[in-house]
Amino acid sequence: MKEPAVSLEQWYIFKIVVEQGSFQGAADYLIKSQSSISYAIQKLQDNLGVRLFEQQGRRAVVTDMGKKMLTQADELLMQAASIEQLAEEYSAGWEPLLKVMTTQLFPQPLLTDVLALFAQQCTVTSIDFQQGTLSGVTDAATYGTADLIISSQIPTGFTGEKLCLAQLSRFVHHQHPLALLNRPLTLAELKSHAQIVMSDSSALRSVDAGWLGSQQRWTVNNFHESLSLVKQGLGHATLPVSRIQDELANGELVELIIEDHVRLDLSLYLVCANKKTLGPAGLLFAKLLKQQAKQYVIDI
Amino acid sequence: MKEPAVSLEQWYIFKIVVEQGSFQGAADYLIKSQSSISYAIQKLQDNLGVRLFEQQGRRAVVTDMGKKMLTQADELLMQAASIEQLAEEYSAGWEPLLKVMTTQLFPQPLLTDVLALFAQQCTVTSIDFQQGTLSGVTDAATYGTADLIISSQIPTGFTGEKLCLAQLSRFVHHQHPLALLNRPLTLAELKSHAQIVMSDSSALRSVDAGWLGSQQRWTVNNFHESLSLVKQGLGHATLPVSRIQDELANGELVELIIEDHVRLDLSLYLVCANKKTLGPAGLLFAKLLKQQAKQYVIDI
DNA sequence: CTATATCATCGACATTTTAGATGGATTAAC
DNA sequence: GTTAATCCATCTAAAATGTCGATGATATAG
Repeated sequence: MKEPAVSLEQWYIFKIVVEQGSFQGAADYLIKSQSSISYAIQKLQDNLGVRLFEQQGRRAVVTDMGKKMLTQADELLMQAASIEQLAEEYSAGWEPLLKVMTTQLFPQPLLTDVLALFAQQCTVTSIDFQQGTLSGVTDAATYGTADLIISSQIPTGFTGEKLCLAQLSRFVHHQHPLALLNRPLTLAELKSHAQIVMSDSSALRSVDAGWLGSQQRWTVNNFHESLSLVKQGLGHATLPVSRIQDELANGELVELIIEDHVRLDLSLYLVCANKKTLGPAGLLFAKLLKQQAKQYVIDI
Repeated sequence: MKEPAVSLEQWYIFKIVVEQGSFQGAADYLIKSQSSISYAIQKLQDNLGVRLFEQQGRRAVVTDMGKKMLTQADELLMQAASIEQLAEEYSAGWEPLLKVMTTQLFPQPLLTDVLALFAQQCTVTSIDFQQGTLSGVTDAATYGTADLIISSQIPTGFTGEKLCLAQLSRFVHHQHPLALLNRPLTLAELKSHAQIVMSDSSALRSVDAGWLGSQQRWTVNNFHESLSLVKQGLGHATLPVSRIQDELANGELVELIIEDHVRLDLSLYLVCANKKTLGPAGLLFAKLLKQQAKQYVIDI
């Protein structure tokens, strides 16, 4: 891209001249001398190679070309103003980027609600949104790769606020042998079938969640993979109830009832990586999360 | 709108610095001294009140804010370039506005084809398109209110090029008494029913077209009004065949056959108001018109 | 440890922009 | 029809702004 030949100020002066109807008027408006305006317009025309004004009697009137260029110039000035506006909001402390990491157990609809509300109230901050499992999430707080995390564990040295519950249970495809038994199972029966396990998304550790020591084991690193394998009938898995409502409703997946076991309720906590450096966007996001989580509990 | 605080040149330098990866690199690229770049960036940051670069070791790296502002600045520069591009095309002779006036007899599909082709080949010129009747059209050439006209008459002192034929005939609603007779009519029979006449769209004259001296007479000044009244069964009217294909096909309108009368073929001419002042856009439009008119004749 | 590269800062200089004065042309007022 | 007022172009000197080259501080590469 070439260097622009015409400056924003020239376009601005051009706009004001047209609005005020005369060079003199623009000079008064801009608190400049008339000769300055004359000079600026002259130079603008030289740079463009286009006559923008035409002498009609003692006043200068815009040409057709001038009119069309003005509408473009107007847009340009608007856009310039919008960048400066953006800078002003950054300058007032709004972060350009907010990094959020959540456990995959976190209910999707709650998240999308919060994101939608946030977008309404803050347009300057982008959200870098990641999902992970177990220590993959807590590490994000520890190492500062995220500003806010939502996890079932509070990493050591941090404080967390309880947001909501994630209910976990075991599920299989409706045609899976365990489903066909159609009665409460023992843990031993469970072990004799393949289990799908979510691995730790942290690069550092490797603690597998809910491993029963099954004969066969599939390891995946995200919720969608796990769900996909269960749907293919490859085994049973522990999944967050909130995220498979559809599959339960249409009968595709079936919950396994195990003797002496109930659904596991995990509390999810909101943890702030660094309370001091959290800007207004981070605070807003946290506020919306807490607010919507409260409603969400009522909704269930 | 306030005067912009940051100049295009500042944004441009910012962009180059990021692209080149260093102040020095940008200085080399822009053939300026390193201190100039440093000065410009400093001032940019002062004006914005935002830190765009961060000293990391011996090099300056963009901040998150800087990255986001850069994408905006990029758009701004693109838009600035686009206005200057526009100016260049005007400067090369392309008119900002082409005024075209046609008779309402001119076939619509031919016109839309030409407009579509024109838009593809010329984006800088807007077309001010008017329709009128009789001397309302020819006057536009005489008085210079249009650059190109399409008319059935060539105004005195001008030369025209034949484009195509407009076939005229008389039509009524299918339930109109004249239609129900279902046989060739005499002019006298025609006169005994209301006629819808298109008046001259010129402000100066008042020559009504195709007036038979009917008992009752409705005068309208455009084709759409005329068609609307005929469809309501209010009378008979002379209409261009090409523009009521649909109504004839579905039987809504019926052509009146009159003893010893055939369809009236009117030649339509393209007239240029001032060959010398016609710019490239005008020439292109004329070329497309002639080219498509030739095809159009074949199509019928 | 030395050589090199990067950026900030400083003073001198060059360029660009501004103001004020003047003049020509046109419109408005009387 | 004469006079006064308004508007824009042009000129010159002054002010503001941008540029350069040198210097120094700091970090990296060898």
